[in-house]
Amino acid sequence: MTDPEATPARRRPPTIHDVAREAGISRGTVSRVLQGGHNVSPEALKAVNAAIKKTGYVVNRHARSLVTQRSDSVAFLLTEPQDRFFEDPNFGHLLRGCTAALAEHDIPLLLMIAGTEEERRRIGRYITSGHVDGVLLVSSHSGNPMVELLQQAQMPVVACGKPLGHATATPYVAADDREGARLLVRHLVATGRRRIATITGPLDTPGGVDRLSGYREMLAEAGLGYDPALVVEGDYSRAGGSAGMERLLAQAPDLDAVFVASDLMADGALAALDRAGRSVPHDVAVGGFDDSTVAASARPALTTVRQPWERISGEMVRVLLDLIAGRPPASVILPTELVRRESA
Amino acid sequence: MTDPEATPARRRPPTIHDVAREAGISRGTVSRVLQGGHNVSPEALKAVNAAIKKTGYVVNRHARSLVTQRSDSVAFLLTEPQDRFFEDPNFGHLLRGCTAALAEHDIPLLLMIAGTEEERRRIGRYITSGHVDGVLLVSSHSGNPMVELLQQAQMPVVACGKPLGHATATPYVAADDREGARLLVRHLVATGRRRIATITGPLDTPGGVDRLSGYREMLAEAGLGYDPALVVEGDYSRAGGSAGMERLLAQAPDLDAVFVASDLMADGALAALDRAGRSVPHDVAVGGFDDSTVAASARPALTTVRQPWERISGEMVRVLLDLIAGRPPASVILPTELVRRESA
DNA sequence: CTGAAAGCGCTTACAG
DNA sequence: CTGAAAGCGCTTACAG
Repeated sequence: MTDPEATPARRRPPTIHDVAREAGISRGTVSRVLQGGHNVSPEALKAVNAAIKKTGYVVNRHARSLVTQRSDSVAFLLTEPQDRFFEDPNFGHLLRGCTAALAEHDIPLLLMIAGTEEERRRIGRYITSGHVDGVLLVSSHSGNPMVELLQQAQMPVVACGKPLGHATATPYVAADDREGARLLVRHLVATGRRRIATITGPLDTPGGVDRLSGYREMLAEAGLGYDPALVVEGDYSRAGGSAGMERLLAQAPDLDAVFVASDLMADGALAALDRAGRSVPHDVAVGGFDDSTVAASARPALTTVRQPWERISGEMVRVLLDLIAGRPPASVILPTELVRRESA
Repeated sequence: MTDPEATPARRRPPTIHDVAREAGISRGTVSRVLQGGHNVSPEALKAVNAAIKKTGYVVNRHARSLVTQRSDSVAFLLTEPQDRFFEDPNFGHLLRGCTAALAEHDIPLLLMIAGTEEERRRIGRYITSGHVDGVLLVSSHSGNPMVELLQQAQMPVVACGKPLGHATATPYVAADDREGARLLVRHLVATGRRRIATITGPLDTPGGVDRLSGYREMLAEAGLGYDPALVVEGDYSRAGGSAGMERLLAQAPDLDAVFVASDLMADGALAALDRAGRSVPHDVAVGGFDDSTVAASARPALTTVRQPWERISGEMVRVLLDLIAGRPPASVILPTELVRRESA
């Protein structure tokens, strides 16, 4: 692709050889210093460090990877329907968190978005042929074809959220969805609500399933019966939240609260409630999930359940690096927290 | 980092050598096929392609990069204040578009987020030492320290939006902000509005500056005077839109329209208008900018100016690849389009 | 603790 | 059109 004639002459960066010469020492020893300085005399170490600084040396990762057979890079693989990615601030948090956590280990993040079949194929080939050491998988929907592929290739993988419907377990990191839902619904009950509805997430995602169980459990514990008319399935989008709320209002006009499985949907529900002339929280209390940026800016501001995105992304990276290093897999569940604002 | 004892034995992928043996031909010829098949006999080409398929060969990019001195990868560098990144769907579109456009060239995208000084330093070192061939820069605020660094290192760079305040020009791709603003304001004028306010973007961003000029120009052309009380500066956030609208309402209670420089801010403005008891579009018409996902879901749905994100990202990639290939730089301005919905 | 040397998997003049 | 060979910049046993 490069046309050597036209390319501006960028000077070649210094190599380990330049450093060795500068330090008056062999290249092997320079490399040893780079690897952590074991088995290197203090004087040699000093000389090398000085030479590195003087020459401005930075390791050539391609050369290193070629011999170590490691890429020292990680893929962030997104297989969600793309529109959610644009709308949902959670993805931004996750991406930001993972990038930052990886940066601390000097590991670049390769972003891969598998929307089409063609993309899936290409990405599969790329990942399984050793170009990355592991993958951070963001795809909560069950039946994802990539998961199997990655497993077969024995790729280190950690998922965000428990992957559903896969026999062999992929390690994952997730907030405690069920407990979070219980927290929110308990709050609704405690503030006197009795006809508590819910707009769930998609029921082929763990957030959809587990938040619904938390809701049902807490209702049962509170001695409130389970009424199917109070439950509709959403899709995590704002529009889906609006539509879900309208359906609920039609099915169960006497509802006095809704637990909505995401803030974005809750924001949509707020709009629907507003159009229906129901005041929040007076007529109906609304609870969300995520504590994303929309929660604070919604009118009224949303009472919600906080997902600890920073910790989630940090743990994802930690678990993945462990896996890459050959340590045994682990999944981690992080606690959530009720955030009280105005809507409930 | 890797502990060889514990790592599951992943089989080494086939190399060019395996392909050569399988095809009964030298490694040099295999490589030539990989480079496009020039100077290769039809039979050799066939044999190699068959051998590649049979062995499942995929090129080792590290080895290739080591000799070509190209990384065949590109950085997507974000230097915006991070909160905007989470909230603003535009970033998602841009990221998605760039990833897809690069994927067609088999070029992975490295995501880098320069929030802190420390991150900037690390990223600067990483980028300028040849680990990427070029950078897609997303940072509209002026006075960005990374820009200079990249220029000094002679890194191919293309910015999203015209970089402000840099002597030497960085090629960029942007929507026609001024014309877009004119389109929207003309529409407001045409529908009979006379006291047209604006909430601008930050005035150290091109979108802030240029959309404001478009607004002023069109007002002048319509013979409506310029009234400073009708102008407030925003920050592209939803909360900023709300606050801006409140200020406007206080400064100029008789306003009958607002042109808001982003959909997200417009959504915030809508909320403020609602709280103030002004109906939209009856009492005040509201126009946004972006045509992002919030525009369609806002209540009422926003009349806005469409930014062609798909084209923007496609052009950014095209221009960057041209630059990398040593072709001369170019900046491109893409037309915008008025999208009429309910708010104006 | 250190140096010399092999080798990671490719590309690319260079001969032929 | 093709093969043999050098070399990209590193790491890592292997001797010493």
